[in-house]
Amino acid sequence: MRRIAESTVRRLSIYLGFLEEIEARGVLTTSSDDLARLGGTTSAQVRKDLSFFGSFGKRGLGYSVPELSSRLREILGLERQWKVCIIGAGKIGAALARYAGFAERGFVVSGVYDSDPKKIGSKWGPVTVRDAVHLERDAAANGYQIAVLAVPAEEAQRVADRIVSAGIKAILNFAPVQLSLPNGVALRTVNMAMELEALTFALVNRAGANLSR
Amino acid sequence: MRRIAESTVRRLSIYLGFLEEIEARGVLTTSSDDLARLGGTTSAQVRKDLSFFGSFGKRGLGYSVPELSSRLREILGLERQWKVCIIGAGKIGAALARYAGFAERGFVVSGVYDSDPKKIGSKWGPVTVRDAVHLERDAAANGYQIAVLAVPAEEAQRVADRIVSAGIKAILNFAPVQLSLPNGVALRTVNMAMELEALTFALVNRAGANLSR
DNA sequence: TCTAATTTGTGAACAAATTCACAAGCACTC
DNA sequence: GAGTGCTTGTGAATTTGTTCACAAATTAGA
Repeated sequence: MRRIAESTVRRLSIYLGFLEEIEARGVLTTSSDDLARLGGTTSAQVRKDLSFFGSFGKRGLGYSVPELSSRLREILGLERQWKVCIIGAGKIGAALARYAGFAERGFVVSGVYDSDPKKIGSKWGPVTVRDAVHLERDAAANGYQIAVLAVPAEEAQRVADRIVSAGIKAILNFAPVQLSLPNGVALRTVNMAMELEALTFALVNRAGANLSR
Repeated sequence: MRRIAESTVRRLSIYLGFLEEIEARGVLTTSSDDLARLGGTTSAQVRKDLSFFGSFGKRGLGYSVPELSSRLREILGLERQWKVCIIGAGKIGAALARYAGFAERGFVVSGVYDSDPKKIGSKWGPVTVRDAVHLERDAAANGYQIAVLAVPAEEAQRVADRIVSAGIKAILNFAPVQLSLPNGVALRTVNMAMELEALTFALVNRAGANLSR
């Protein structure tokens, strides 16, 4: 399969969000034009994005909402459950662990780790915060597929290395550092400072343009 | 000035991060090659990125670390303080409000709002959570320049409209919705679901490539 | 002062992503 | 079953972003 652009994947997520919304309202068909309007892009872009994966619509008619949303879930890998562990039981970890939209999409938080003795043992909903020394052993036993890295910047690379050697192949990183990982491990970094700097850049330089993605 | 690509702005943030790090360690000069290695890009990319804003280096020598970091701070609009208000006093709001890196970079959280009576009045460090009905009046009085939107998805668009009509020109949105804003208001959206979906897509489809940005 | 070793800045070549534009397919009507 | 009105799917054109490659600066050493 041809390499899919990151921007395409991002848009697929957006389309799926709308499809689920209108599906819940009972809408049965939609068009590339609808999806474009709601997602802030163009209808040609929507069709091109979808065309990388097949042809899901009917000419003259549009797309079946249940079918397209199911296909998108499949493409994005959401037809199954994913076991997530959170490393770093601070505020960000807490916000994520109790984020409902998480479970809705099939992400099951099945482990939380920290190395602070004050936090170890506390209950977070159904899971108990465990000592980070158990990470490797638990990863093997529980089969975590995604690790959320929410530790201080100084520890991030060291913990990331442990995550990788524990065999986990996807990391969502909240530490404000550029992690270096071996090929074959998927990484996404969410960096608040960077987001704010994009805003201040916009405020200062192009006093204006809407720089939504 | 020519329109600057979003990817360029993102990389400038990354370069600045490294410059501040090595500046703190007393390093005085660096090269496009150093910055590239640390930032996971190429030296040509670094030089091209910088070239949009001027020429800051010396041929044969490289860049002065203090000078370049100062120029980047200027370009990114970090040479001044920014007044930030947080709307939604939940976990995400809390995590942001006490994030130290925030203040370091000149972002001053000077207001927190919620509409839940149980939260209104509680102290968050130096600020007190206020009733969201006061947002517009306070925005005029305090001059907030950036709003962090951390409310549930259902309320996000409505609150965003109020932020805009209060005259705030930049929004950092954590609600998992595609906001529609008038031109001239800068928007960045951080969407956990989307990040996770990019990871699951990578796990399912190209079992492997490192999709770090 | 000349030569060698660096490293920047940038036009030109290349690659990637987006938009255009239109043929092809489908539903509905007459 | 021919005509009309829509909407998809997709090559081609265009635009945007990245990489190449090299002249121009600069330092250091002889």
